[in-house]
Amino acid sequence: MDEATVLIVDDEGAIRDMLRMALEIADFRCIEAENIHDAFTLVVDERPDLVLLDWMLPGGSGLEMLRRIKRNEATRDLPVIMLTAKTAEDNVIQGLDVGADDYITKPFAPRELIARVRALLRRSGIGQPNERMQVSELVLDGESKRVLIGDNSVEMGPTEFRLLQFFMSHPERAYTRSQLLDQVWGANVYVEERTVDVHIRRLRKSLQSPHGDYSNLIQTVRGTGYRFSARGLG
Amino acid sequence: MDEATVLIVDDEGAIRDMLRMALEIADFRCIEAENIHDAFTLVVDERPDLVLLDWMLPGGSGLEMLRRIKRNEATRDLPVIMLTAKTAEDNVIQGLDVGADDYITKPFAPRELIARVRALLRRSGIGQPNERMQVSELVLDGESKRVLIGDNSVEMGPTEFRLLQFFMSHPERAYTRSQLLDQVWGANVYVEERTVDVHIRRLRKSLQSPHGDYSNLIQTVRGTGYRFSARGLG
DNA sequence: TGAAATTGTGACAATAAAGTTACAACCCCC
DNA sequence: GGGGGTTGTAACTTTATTGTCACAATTTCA
Repeated sequence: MDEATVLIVDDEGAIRDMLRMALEIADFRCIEAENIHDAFTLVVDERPDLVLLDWMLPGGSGLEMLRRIKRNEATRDLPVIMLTAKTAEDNVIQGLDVGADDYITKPFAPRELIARVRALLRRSGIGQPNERMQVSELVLDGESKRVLIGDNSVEMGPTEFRLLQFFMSHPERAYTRSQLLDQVWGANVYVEERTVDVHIRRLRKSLQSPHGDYSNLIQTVRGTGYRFSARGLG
Repeated sequence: MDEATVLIVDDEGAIRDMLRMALEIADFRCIEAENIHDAFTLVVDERPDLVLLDWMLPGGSGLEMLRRIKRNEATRDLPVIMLTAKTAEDNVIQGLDVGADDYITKPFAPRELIARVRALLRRSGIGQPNERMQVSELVLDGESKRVLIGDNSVEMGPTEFRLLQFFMSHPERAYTRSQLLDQVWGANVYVEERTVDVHIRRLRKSLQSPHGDYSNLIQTVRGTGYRFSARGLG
């Protein structure tokens, strides 16, 4: 299902093993490198979908590797998650500055790692291309970033758009506010969970137009969160 | 509380960690013990759905533990997977003889472990995490957090949902109110036992719809508690 | 049969969760 | 630097859920 390839860059064999194990259970393919040189070769040769990059590496720091990836036109869009040892705030800021897409501090729960990898891949559009999705007369076009009801354009903010896009590509499934924040906002942002409620409200409002009311496609699941379901029609 | 619980019995912390990691990524709940005594206490108190049992243990071998489980009426049906160090044919035969339901030899691929755990749980009639479960026309979908009778959605509160989910994953077995509180409400919650009765009532009420009456799938076991049984049909 | 134990049931207040609104901060573009 | 749109949050309102009780109904067993 997933089958995305993840490049693990870490000099400690034990950590690589652990990462590999966690990722393989979650159905990712893994390739490994223990230094920057090998890592860069693999990035070019194997075209991984995501890189897990340790901060501390022999022969050049992880930061250096990150710079190389983000400086190179061909690899700029490759998502990178930094692994930082302690809660080294400075590192994190520096990393995000250079363009890391997410970071995770060791030690971390494997499930959190998996969640972030999945979220980042999704956010990067891997496996979920900008397709056109449709439920009845409601159309979301990922290319033009527009939503239509019938032939009439529907106005909404970027966040509402991403929220709707996520929902439409994952229908019939209940998500917690926390999951939605991870998937739609991104794993490393801190916003209140109740903020989701407000955006849900805005989205629902947008889905009510003179040409059709699709607001109840988005259903609240009390005690859990929200769900997008085509059953909401009729 | 929708996941199945797995008890890990192994004296090596590193192995326990690895097992826990693998299982948690696959959405199982884990509890651990490093010796037979603790293990047996946990079997009684926490009622795991499956046991991963190392062959070599201090204070009595894994085989001894296995015997105790299979000799005891109350735990006889608890599925057990033995972990054997080498490819010791004798051990395996001996283990299966005493009643182990499956075995796996170290070292093993995490995915194989998960596969066997899933297979065994399925064979034992225990529901998988977020699985879709069905009895006749009654459908509970853990992903969408919805209950359907036929094609019609059934309304119920979150607690009733979890209760039904637990029952459907553990059918044909009577639970005391106390056990239900542990499993459905959570281990460290204090509520009156009679509260269970009220929620049972609410659940039964929800299972009566114009499109089908499934209320007597939930049976009262006088002097004990309640049981979910597909025999309640017809 | 009748008392005791156990379970069913409806009502209720307290609480928790979600809906809604307003607002200040922000961002970008002109 | 100003204006329009967007965003996150707090505060307030509304609604649903929860636990408990009191009492009714049922079962058990002497």
